[in-house]
Amino acid sequence: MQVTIKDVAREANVAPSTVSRVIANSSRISQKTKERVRQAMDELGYYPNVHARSLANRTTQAIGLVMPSAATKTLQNPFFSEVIRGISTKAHQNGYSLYMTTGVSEEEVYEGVVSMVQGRRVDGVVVLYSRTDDKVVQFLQDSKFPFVVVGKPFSDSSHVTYVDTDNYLAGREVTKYLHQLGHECIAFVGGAQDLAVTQERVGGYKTALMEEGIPIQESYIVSAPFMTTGGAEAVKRLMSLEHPPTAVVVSDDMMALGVMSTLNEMGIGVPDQMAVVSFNNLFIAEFSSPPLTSVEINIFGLGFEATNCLIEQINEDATPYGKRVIVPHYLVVRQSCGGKSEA
Amino acid sequence: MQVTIKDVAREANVAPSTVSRVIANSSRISQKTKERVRQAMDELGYYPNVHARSLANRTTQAIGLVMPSAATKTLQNPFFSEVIRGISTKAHQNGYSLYMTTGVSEEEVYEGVVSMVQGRRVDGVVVLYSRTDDKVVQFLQDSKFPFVVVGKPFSDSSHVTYVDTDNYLAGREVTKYLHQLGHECIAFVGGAQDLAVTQERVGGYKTALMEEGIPIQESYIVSAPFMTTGGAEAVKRLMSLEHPPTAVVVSDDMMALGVMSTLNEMGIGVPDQMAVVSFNNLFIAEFSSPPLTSVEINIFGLGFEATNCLIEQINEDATPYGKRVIVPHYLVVRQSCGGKSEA
DNA sequence: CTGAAAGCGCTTACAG
DNA sequence: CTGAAAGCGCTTACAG
Repeated sequence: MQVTIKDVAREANVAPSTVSRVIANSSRISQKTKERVRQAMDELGYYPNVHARSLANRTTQAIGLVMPSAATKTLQNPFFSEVIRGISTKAHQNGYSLYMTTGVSEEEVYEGVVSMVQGRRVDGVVVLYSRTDDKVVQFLQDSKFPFVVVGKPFSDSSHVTYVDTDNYLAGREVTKYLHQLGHECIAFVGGAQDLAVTQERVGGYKTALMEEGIPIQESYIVSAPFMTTGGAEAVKRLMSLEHPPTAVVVSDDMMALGVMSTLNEMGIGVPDQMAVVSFNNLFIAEFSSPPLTSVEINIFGLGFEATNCLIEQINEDATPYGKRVIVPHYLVVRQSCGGKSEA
Repeated sequence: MQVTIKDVAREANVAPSTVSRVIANSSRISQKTKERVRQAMDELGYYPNVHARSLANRTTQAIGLVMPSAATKTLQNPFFSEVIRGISTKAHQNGYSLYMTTGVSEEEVYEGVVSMVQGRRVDGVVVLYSRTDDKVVQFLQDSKFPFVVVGKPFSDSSHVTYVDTDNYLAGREVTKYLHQLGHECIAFVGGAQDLAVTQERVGGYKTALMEEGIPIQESYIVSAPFMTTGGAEAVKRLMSLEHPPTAVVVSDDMMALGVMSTLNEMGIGVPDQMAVVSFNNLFIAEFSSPPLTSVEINIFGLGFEATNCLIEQINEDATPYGKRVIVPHYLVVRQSCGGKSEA
């Protein structure tokens, strides 16, 4: 049924090993033979069986993607489509295909990664999130398996290769931007607190306040799950304070949508009564009302670079030494902070 | 290096074939032996090599996902994260893992599918879009390979298994809904015209108009790429008509965002001066200003059901007979059409 | 209930 | 430059 290397060999009058070498485009095969074999492959419609190949040469040409568990609704964030697009592009350029974990719970995801790695299904793994106490990263590290994290890992980050935005810097810049616009009462709405992004961005926010001589008020710092609903809750809490803020740094465009929609319901105008700045510059940032001022972090680039590092790591046999790549960011000014509204 | 079935066999004092049977949980192995073998597997940290297994038993326990080519920005639509979540959930329940195509151009995607199928990388394929003149579906059909389409396929759809929303009906209902609210001048803004969804939804729209005795005006029907920017263009065209519409059916929440943002810029209020209804009920529908009235199509369910059908198809050896599953939809009323605003 | 042996479709030293 | 042979780690009739 399946056309095998033997069939091609017979058709082309060579040994199977020769066909194999033609597939690998070995320089030790004459041009004529190559042509003859290739013609036979075309005629017969030959495609190599990937499993036979993987089994024999102990490589899979596949990359595993570790998504956050589907239980947390994090996955709904368009962030992921976009990183995957970056990963996919680079992977395709280098002839790698993509494997995804399918677990719903955290435990299932972990099990998926283990069997992916131990079962030799992939040559390397990219982890699409970064969280405290994550078993997956620990496991990958212990197995000495090639992997890269998108986001800044916690444990032992000096030995882990990762690709990230300088979220600390971005948080700082954005806060200073609001201060420059004249705001003194600046709040911070962050996502899940065990995520690295959240911690970095809030860290930058605090530093900026200190540098500007504004006291840090813990009641101004609220956190909520990463999605839009979280944003809504957060706002209500902030607006019920004795001295509500006049500006808010929101850790993610999705949450910012929730924030603005809640403000809208409460009759609080953006940017006039409340300035909003956020991160990621998802495509929806452009189409919210008012359009969001947001930090462009080049999500595609994060995925692309991560894959680049991973492939490097796969190709060197050396133990991964913990490379870090920082993808540049910049602020895209739209209307949600006021200021120059015709950006 | 890798722990193999032989190591386990030695440790447990049985033959490799017995270990293999324990893995498959064959009823022909005694309970005692099973326990002994399982203990040996645990001790040694054994995980089966997926490629050896696939090669020997000609099954992969993997499902291939065909995404639209990354070139069209369609992928940015959160629709995809959500179908994948559905697919992933069902796949995981049945012990399947997920493979993704990585092509950027249409041609690359096609090549990816071919080698996925011919290289026996997956047991079946789910196609995540439906378009006229699609080589992929044609190929899958010709190869008699198990596959399912999300969306209504064109060619020979009687022999293709697919899972879809009744987009025709939904388009009709939504148009009638606007008419009931008192609108007579109702426009339609659709996505790419070669997509099945677009055609079905506009078909329902036209039928509704006819049934309500409203003449169909071709100038009221505009189409644009699926993304938000497309929505903006469409609006400008509509509003420059001599008799601009008072209501618009938009084929997708993303586009609706673009539509509303453009209306906002033009100083046209939603819903007072223009009613907007759309489809898919993405999470952002809830957080736009005003919140969108949209048709909930249960995207997760589409993915889940598609995978269900696919697995059925893989397990029966019979030639696929072209099953169709329609996932129910319903209108979620929010503020963008006026009416009961406290829904 | 268990084992020995052949085979899945490749690759890769080893020879020549 | 090419071939014969062993091997990758499993599964599965076939025997017993």
